[in-house]
Amino acid sequence: MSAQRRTGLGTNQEAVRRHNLGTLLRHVHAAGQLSRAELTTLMGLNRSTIAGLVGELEALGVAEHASPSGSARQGAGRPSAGVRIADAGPFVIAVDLGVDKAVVARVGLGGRIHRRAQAPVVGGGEAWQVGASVASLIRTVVEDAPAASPLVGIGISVPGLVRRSDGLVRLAPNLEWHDVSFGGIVLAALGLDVPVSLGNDADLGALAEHTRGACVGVDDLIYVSGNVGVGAGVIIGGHLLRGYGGYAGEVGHLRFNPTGRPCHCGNRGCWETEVGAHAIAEAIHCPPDRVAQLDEVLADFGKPSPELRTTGTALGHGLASIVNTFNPQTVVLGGYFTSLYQLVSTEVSRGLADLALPAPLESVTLTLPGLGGDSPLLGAAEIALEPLLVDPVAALDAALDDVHARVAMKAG
Amino acid sequence: MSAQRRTGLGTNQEAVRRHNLGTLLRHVHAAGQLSRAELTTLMGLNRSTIAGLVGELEALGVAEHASPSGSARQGAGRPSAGVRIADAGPFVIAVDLGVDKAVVARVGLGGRIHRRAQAPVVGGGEAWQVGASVASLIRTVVEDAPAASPLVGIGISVPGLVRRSDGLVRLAPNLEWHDVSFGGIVLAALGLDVPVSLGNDADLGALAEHTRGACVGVDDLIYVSGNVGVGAGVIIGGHLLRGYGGYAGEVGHLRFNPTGRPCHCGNRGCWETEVGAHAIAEAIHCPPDRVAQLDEVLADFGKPSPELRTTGTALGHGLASIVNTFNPQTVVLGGYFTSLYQLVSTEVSRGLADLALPAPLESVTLTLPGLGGDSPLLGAAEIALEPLLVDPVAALDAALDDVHARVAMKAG
DNA sequence: CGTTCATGTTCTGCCGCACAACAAATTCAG
DNA sequence: CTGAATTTGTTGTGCGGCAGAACATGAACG
Repeated sequence: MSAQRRTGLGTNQEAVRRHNLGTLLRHVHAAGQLSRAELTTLMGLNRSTIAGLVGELEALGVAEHASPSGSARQGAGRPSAGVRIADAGPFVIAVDLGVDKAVVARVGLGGRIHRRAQAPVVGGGEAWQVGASVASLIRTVVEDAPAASPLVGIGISVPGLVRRSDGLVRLAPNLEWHDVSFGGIVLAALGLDVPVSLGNDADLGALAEHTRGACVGVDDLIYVSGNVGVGAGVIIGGHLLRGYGGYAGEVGHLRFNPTGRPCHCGNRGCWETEVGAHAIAEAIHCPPDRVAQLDEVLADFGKPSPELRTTGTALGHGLASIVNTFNPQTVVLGGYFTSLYQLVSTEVSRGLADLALPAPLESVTLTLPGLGGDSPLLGAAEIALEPLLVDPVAALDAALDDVHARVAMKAG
Repeated sequence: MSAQRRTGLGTNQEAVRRHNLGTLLRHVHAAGQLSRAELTTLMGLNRSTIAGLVGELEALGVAEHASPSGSARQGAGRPSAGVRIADAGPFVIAVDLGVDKAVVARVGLGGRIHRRAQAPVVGGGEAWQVGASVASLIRTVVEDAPAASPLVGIGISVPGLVRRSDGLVRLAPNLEWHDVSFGGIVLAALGLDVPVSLGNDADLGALAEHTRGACVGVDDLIYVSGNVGVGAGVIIGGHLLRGYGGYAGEVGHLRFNPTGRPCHCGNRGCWETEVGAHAIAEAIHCPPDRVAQLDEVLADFGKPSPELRTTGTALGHGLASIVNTFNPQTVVLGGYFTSLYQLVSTEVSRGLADLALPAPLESVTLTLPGLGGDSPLLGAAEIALEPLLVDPVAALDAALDDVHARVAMKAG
């Protein structure tokens, strides 16, 4: 799920080729289109080497030739040929299990959403029902995929704790799931066997914002997600912070006010009891059946009430602890925090400035997601695409080639 | 300061050699002695390649041949020759600026302390005075270094905020330093020009415990250091978490009790106001002039008082927030927390269990530093040695060769 | 004491990148 | 409009580094 890190392993030369091929594809994936000249400077390799790598990616059907882009350098000299993601290249399925709906998309390299579909999800629904619904959505989005395009994998964003070792959903409060192997359920419902990766929604939101959202080029960021609970995805040094079990970033249960209200986790005064969906809903007298759509409710909100201002301050105060702990360059406010911040940004900023230490405060910026509500969805696509960016040849070997036929067969 | 991470750069073959040479040395550095056979399996390279790499390291004077160690595999087959750190190889100077004293050591590869010296440091002392004192200690420990041994660099552990980009000490509360370029001061006092790396004491403690302390093989750990303030060094995924500016891990100012006592940072009820040295000193009626030696005072403490038990619970409660946030495998209690934990471990564990979420709690272990009070010192050695483990040839080229003569000359 | 087994050593071959020389495509100066 | 300058793509050559095979070495085992 996170980018590959150096282990204690040595590097042999076939690893060099794999790495360079993957890195080149990662650059094109991130930028959309690049000239070969830009690639030589980015990667520090010789022109001729780049030519060889590009040729191999084109032969694999992953990249394709593009006319020199106008945006590149203008001046004397032969214009450099462009490289871009192939139109009918490999793709992944991205799934975003939201609070009240599931969104499924067919996503190609470059983060391009080719087709999307969604269906409502009832809270407390059985996992196999949700799995069947997701499988049906997957069939829909796969329907019109180019025949030659292989399926590389499925990425799923889950609002809950996902075990890192095997992707088991340990706990998803909104869905009332405990220890659900949702990846296996979806595969079974599809009748396919492809690589499935699962991740926490905030983690994936952070990943997407880092790759192609508001934080491109920012290597230390935190995506704080207000969903029903509160969680954070942390990218530090360009790498997703996952923790030993994969549960890092559970900031919703930071100790906030020991004399505060009881939290469903059994303690008292967790941050979530002040800035969680239920707390906000109460503060703005939102009807209980609309809590799942709190972001929309807040977006339609007029003038912020004093209660909402207090919530904004509490948000800022909690962010201060996070900023002191992680010293990020950017904090992205996702989920319903996006709408909340637009209403009470002054209070949030002031709350942050009140409690944060000067050193980490001076360099931090609060922003909104560059991808809107699609961050977790595109993050799910990213983790599914990751093998392709580590070793394109191996990932394509493992990919499913005749998806269209297989999925149609099962559906019929 | 952290281990090298893959960038977007491509890999050319001279980089391969550098990396493999460095990785081999890193393995020997970590294990002390290894057989070539173990190295082939560890690094996944061919016998013949390992032979070449080992030969080059021996030619560099960094490694040397050792008889087959008895601890390795026993059975049929030719015994594999050992590789160990050269006796008169390169070394670094490690400096640990403590609360009341400065410790300086000459440390070789493998973390071996060849010689150490220390001197008292007065709180609020001018930086140049401390620098002169440290320089004098450095002369002492360099005195009897082998003539052929080059000096690779100096690593300094500072109890405060160190800016990542240039090692500037932004703030060291105990020393009352603001924006002090301590590395430059020491170099000037020495009259030498060698690479200097500075780091926060908790960060370096974490690094040392990870490499050769209680957390060998543990890639997700937190070293919580009770000094005068409270800080944490965080290693996640095997990499030190530093944050954008380098100030990550300032857990002393986590919001703990908003109605608590005022903290020197300007807020109220920071965690440090409950588990900081001054709070504990008050709880155990420790005279103010002994606060700097709080760890010794606690070590000599008999039966824990109720106040101390309360402090233990507060420590556990704060650790819960940290565990929820980072999901570490191990939490190391350094500084005076070592003695405190030995007194009130029950309360600490219970406090942690009270507030931590089940998922991160189930896999976490509290331990004491495997290196005792030397963790920050050895961590300082690690960051100074790091260049050698990334690219041995380049680091030795940049190293100072006739240290003995140069230092003696300046001292005379 | 010979066999077996794992490892060190040496030599050869292959793979992948760098480099040089040349060709191509565009800008710029006159 | 034309030629020089500039930058890049292309092709062929060379080198560095690792893998693998064949042989040598040294210890345990029967």
